[in-house]
Amino acid sequence: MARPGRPRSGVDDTVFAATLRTVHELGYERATVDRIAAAAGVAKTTIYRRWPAKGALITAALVDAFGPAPLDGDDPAAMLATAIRWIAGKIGEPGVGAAFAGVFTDAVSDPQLRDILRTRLQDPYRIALQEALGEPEQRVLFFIDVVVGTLLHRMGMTGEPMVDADVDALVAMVTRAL
Amino acid sequence: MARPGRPRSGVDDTVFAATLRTVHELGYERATVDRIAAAAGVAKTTIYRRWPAKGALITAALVDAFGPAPLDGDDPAAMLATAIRWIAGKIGEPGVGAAFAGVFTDAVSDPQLRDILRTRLQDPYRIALQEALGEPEQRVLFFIDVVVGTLLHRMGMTGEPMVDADVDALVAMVTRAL
DNA sequence: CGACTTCCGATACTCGTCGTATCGATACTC
DNA sequence: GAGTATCGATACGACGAGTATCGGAAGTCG
Repeated sequence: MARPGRPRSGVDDTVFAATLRTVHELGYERATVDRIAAAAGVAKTTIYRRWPAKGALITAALVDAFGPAPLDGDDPAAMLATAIRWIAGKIGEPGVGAAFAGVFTDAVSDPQLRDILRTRLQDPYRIALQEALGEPEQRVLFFIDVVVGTLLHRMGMTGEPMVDADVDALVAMVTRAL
Repeated sequence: MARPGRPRSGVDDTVFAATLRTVHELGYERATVDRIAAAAGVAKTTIYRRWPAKGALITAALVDAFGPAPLDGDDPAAMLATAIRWIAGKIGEPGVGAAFAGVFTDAVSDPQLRDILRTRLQDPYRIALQEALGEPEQRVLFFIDVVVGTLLHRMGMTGEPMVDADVDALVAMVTRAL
């Protein structure tokens, strides 16, 4: 059943943690693959054997960090509010926001990375939101643009996550448009 | 009155045009300073003599491309709507959106570039909006986060500017929150 | 006109990073 | 034991940002 050859060592989680920690401590630009590998106690070749490029590694670390979205709430508005506060909190976690903004920036001029980002990170939440809210794809995509775009813009312009008061304003604004 | 020595040739506009054209044709990542210089018919040293870094050049080209914001309208809501449609149109112009998203991304992990971006590009519009709308700084900054963040997120995720229908939705959502 | 100053274009260079290639060693299957 | 796939280490190629240098060009001032 198991394929022949030496099995892969289970260092994925270690590499993910080292990725976010390195981005948090040094910033996205200084978080080179060499440094991430060193922080994880792993050879650089091991990383490139598992992820084809740096952007894919960051995206995988983000997917792992986000996990499934909590789509709780009695009515659609409450559910959307919960989701917005959840993603705002995640983006505020150390390294997550910087990594997200960095990989997003890289994706702008890299169609391949853009596909990875859309498929692996955005699409699962988009589909779940479509079903949970009963809204068409185009409308859910618009909400995602507003929420994630706003949070990342704040992060990019100030280097700090959005404060709670502004997250409240964002929740109020988006839920009222529902 | 005039300083001694050879005067600077007036190639700033040529370089700005070449910058946006190169970004539009090749994308932000492939728009190297060498290529921009070649497209402008100028030596790379000439560019670095006028702008200290690539990000500063892109920002200057954006400031030149945007120009002053039209803050017309009878009431604050109409004025804000005009401003949103204006910035959406500008970001949709060839090269502008990609350059904006690119320099924004670079700014996330580059505090120096972040300062340039805030001071040269965001602050003039922020101050003008504060006076025109009569709203406090924090609130105007929130609106800028929402509008620009949303437009850039759409641009980054799809590679295409936001369609008019969604811009309308953005205008409705933001003006209602005013 | 001639000394001086500043800009231009061309070229070469340093440095850092991504991603690839190579190789001996290791861990597992059959 | 033969075969296979991974590991760590190291070296390497490619490429772009930014710097240094230099001869020449275009001005100003005496």
